[in-house]
Amino acid sequence: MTVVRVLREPHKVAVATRERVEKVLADTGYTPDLVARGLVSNKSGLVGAVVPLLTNSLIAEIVQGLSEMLARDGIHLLLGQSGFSLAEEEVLVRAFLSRRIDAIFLSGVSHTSTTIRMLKQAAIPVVEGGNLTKHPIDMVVGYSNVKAAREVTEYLLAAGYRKVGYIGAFPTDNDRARDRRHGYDEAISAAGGEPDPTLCVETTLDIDAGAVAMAALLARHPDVRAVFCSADALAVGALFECQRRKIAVPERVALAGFDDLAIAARVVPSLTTLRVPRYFIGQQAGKLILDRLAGKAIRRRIVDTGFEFVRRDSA
Amino acid sequence: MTVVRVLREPHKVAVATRERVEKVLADTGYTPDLVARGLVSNKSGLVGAVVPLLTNSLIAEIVQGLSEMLARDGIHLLLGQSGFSLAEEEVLVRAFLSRRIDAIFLSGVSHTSTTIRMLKQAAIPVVEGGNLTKHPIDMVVGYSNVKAAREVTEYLLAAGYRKVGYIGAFPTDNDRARDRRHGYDEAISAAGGEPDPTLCVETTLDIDAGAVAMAALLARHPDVRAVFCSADALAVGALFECQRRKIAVPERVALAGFDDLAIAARVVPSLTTLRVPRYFIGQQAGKLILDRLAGKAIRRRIVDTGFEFVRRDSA
DNA sequence: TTGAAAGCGCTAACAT
DNA sequence: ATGTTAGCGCTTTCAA
Repeated sequence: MTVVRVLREPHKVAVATRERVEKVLADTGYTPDLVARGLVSNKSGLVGAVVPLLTNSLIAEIVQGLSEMLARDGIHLLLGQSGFSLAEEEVLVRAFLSRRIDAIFLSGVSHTSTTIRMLKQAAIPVVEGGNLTKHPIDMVVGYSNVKAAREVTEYLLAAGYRKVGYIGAFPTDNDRARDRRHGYDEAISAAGGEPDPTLCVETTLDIDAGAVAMAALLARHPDVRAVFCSADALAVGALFECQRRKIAVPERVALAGFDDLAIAARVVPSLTTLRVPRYFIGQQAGKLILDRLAGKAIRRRIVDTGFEFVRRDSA
Repeated sequence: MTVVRVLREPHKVAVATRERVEKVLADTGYTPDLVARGLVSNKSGLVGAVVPLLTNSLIAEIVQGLSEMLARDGIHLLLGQSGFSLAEEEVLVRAFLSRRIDAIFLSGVSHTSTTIRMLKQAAIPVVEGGNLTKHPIDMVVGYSNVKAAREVTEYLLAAGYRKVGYIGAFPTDNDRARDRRHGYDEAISAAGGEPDPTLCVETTLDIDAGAVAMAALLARHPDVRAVFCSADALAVGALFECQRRKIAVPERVALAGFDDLAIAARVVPSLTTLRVPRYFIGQQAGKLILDRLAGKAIRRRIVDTGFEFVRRDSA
């Protein structure tokens, strides 16, 4: 107990005793054991984060914001990658709960029923991020992917492009991709059109896939006038494919992206896209978690960060 | 103990008892407490990783490889961002040791003496990654940044470009950036030249900074014939700056990058650069850690993954 | 000002 | 086949 006091309430220990203890601590290189402390306090000081893939700068920025915010209170991040699989997410959530995490961040708003049940039973703060839902497990920070995609598509239609195609990520186990596709379909329908599946290509999420998808789309519909790409990586790939084929952008085909990655403003022509407050989402998620762990009341459990349409040269 | 047996050695428990226990476990939603288990076994099943910044696709890929490899053995990743500060790295290492991590991955090979002392005393497997050193704390997986940068610069010199400039990241607390600069200087000297500091610009690590640096370099040396950018992000920024100024690449100024990011092959002209096995470094680091934790003997504590010069159109 | 006792959830070793 | 005991390193409470 004297050692504990030296570490936590040094003023309550006689100076001579304190110095003796401090010397021993320094000599032995003592480090307090947070595992044991956690066993007693029933708090681990750990927050879990389950994300699809770290090598997606969108996700990396969210994790960065989250990690930096949590670091302020000495809380550390347990990171798991689900690889866009809800089953894998469930495995990670179960394991993290066994590690007695104090709170958890999940990417997206669709999860297995078991994941949801486990988290509700654990009764820890849960923040879902990157999308919105009316019925979060606990809290959610994000923006409406449906509305955002709809806004981009509506812009393309309003700009007079008749035949507007779609290139997006596979929607399986990925609610953001699914919702963006819905937003596109909604905009087409609202304009009195009929969503045409052959105008839509769904693929993996990288530059090359965007190029291949663009080639496929052009093969099927040589007269396509504009393409909404539901991720900048895909849009950049599509743009490069057009450049290789000497297809003028936006004169012959207009392109719009989604995410506003750093590269979007830099390609030529610069990419019309949708800006998402990635870092801010991570920060806010971290703040909600910290507030909740500090016992503060949370006013809003659903935080809509909004988004911003960015008109540039490609459309 | 009966409950423990049901969970770990079910065959040793009578069927009736087992079923009764299993029912209660299911009803109560029992989850084993890995914290308490860790206290007994003196193993946390946690590996720490301290990296400068997650929003650097190089680092994100290393972490991805590491995390995926560790996941195979049910080991989880504790992630900390040092923001290119060795002091912050030290803080994180101390905190992670308090959490009784079983092993640790550090980005780079330069660390504070306290960091090194703490890790040696902790006597856990330590893998440094992304660079090489003759004297790792324990193990190291990477490639020689000096040699790699030297090779790129030598290529530029051999291609006949006389005045070769340099744009790189700030070398403070960043041994990779420092070594790349050394490699550049070495190549210049070896060719009988005198490294000229005014031909070198050191800056932050993003596309915009690359553009600004290129502008500064052109202002100082309008006749610069080639520029080695020690990161693709900087090279891409420099390239865009040239495009804005209608400076032909590589005819008027040749550019070479470093990292071979996805974008490097895609810009026009495609970027001559140096490919680094990022994902592989993470994987190998994870493998070394797993082998070591499994008590296997490690043959080589210094793993040189090598690198690959990629000649494209920009130089 | 200092110390002793009990207990967090688990596991290894030893009964019954 | 099932149960008991002790102890991992810490903190809370109570005692000296």
